[in-house]
Amino acid sequence: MIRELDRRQHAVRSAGCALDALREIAQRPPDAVVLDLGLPDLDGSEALRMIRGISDVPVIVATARDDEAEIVRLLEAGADDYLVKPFSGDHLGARLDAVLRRARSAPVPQLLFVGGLVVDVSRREAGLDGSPLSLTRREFDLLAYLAARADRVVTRKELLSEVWRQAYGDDQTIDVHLSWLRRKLGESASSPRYLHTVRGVGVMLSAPR
Amino acid sequence: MIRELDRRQHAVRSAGCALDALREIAQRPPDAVVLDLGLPDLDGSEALRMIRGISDVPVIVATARDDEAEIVRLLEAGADDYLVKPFSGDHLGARLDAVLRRARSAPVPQLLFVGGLVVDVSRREAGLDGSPLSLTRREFDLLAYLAARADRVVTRKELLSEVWRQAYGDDQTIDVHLSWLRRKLGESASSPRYLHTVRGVGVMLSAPR
DNA sequence: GTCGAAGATGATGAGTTCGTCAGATCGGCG
DNA sequence: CGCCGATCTGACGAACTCATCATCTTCGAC
Repeated sequence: MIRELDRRQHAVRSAGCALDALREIAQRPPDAVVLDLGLPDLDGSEALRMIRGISDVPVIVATARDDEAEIVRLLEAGADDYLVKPFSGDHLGARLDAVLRRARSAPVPQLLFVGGLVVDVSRREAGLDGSPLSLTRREFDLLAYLAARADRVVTRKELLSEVWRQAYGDDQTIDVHLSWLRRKLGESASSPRYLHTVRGVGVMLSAPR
Repeated sequence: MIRELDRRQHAVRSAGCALDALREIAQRPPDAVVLDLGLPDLDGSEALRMIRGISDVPVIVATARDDEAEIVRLLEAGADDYLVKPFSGDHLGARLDAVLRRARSAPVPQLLFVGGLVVDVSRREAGLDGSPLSLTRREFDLLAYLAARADRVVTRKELLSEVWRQAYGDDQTIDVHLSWLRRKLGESASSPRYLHTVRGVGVMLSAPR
């Protein structure tokens, strides 16, 4: 088993009991942990919880079959994957590679700030002055596009092509959605705070002064 | 004007005509371009089009007032911002800063690949074997979540909390959406290609072999 | 094979979303 | 001041989305 991992260029350390492992993880964080259930001193979920308490390191749990409930419990407690014993080193290696690949490509949260506005592009959530905004798909897309170009005038044609993704189309539609967005931002065209009309050119999102 | 930019730590180069500028942009790409309309040799949109032909450099257009139509045309031709003459160095500096800030934080397209599946997280578009999939919000979120964890079993509880964002809730709901997703992926539970049921544990998205 | 639990899927109806229309307003110009 | 085009916004109906219900199928233990 360990030989297979060596072959895959992994340096391997092992610990005989959970407490040794925890100390090791805390002091010299590994890239991943393979947690064999049935340790002498702690039960699996206990050990996992303690690992999660000190580290976000990927954990693969090795378990005996007929343990469905236990597997589910561990996955929900934060395990990254599991293997049913007995398993081959090949198998373990493949799972490790997958887990490490995922760990490396951790999602980068993309946040946009404009004054008191926060737009979380990845979660598709937006907030104003700390309280969440309930936006429809179009409204969110519109706001996100404008927020990404804060302080820059955006034309209706540009919105139509970039947000609506269509070359043809009616500017009126945009006007309506702008109006709806304004309402949710707690403002109106006559007294704008964020969403400013630039007559003859387009609209611009900018922080209130 | 140039003094103001110096003060802001910008190195400034200038060119008297469009062709000089183009040569300069091609040979030593600047961080941003300020394009003054009314050049001796080319009209503004012509010059902008040529710049865009060789570079994605941010361009700020300097224009005379009463030029609404021209401004719109230039923005749509790819200008990043505009300034109406006469303008202060302060103004120009602020716009430059904004444009450069945007250029630095260019959106990173986040694509997930699983076999013939492509999930574009930022655009919320997905495709299978080259043709686009028409997914609802939930379906997309579900697929994106699974694709980000390809080859790993995901429990219903995890989906409920991470995709549906609720702690309570009915597993049945997930089953229904999984079924809908399968249909759009052109498969069924009895002959899965991507979306595999792991009885008693959850589901797993993985490339067909 | 039988049985119970887990999972799959068709149907349904409430709620949401969105493009269009129509009338009201606004801004600039003479 | 009066006009005109640009913009705003309320109303509406068609289409879409989704949780729930009901029924059927599959799986695995015995």
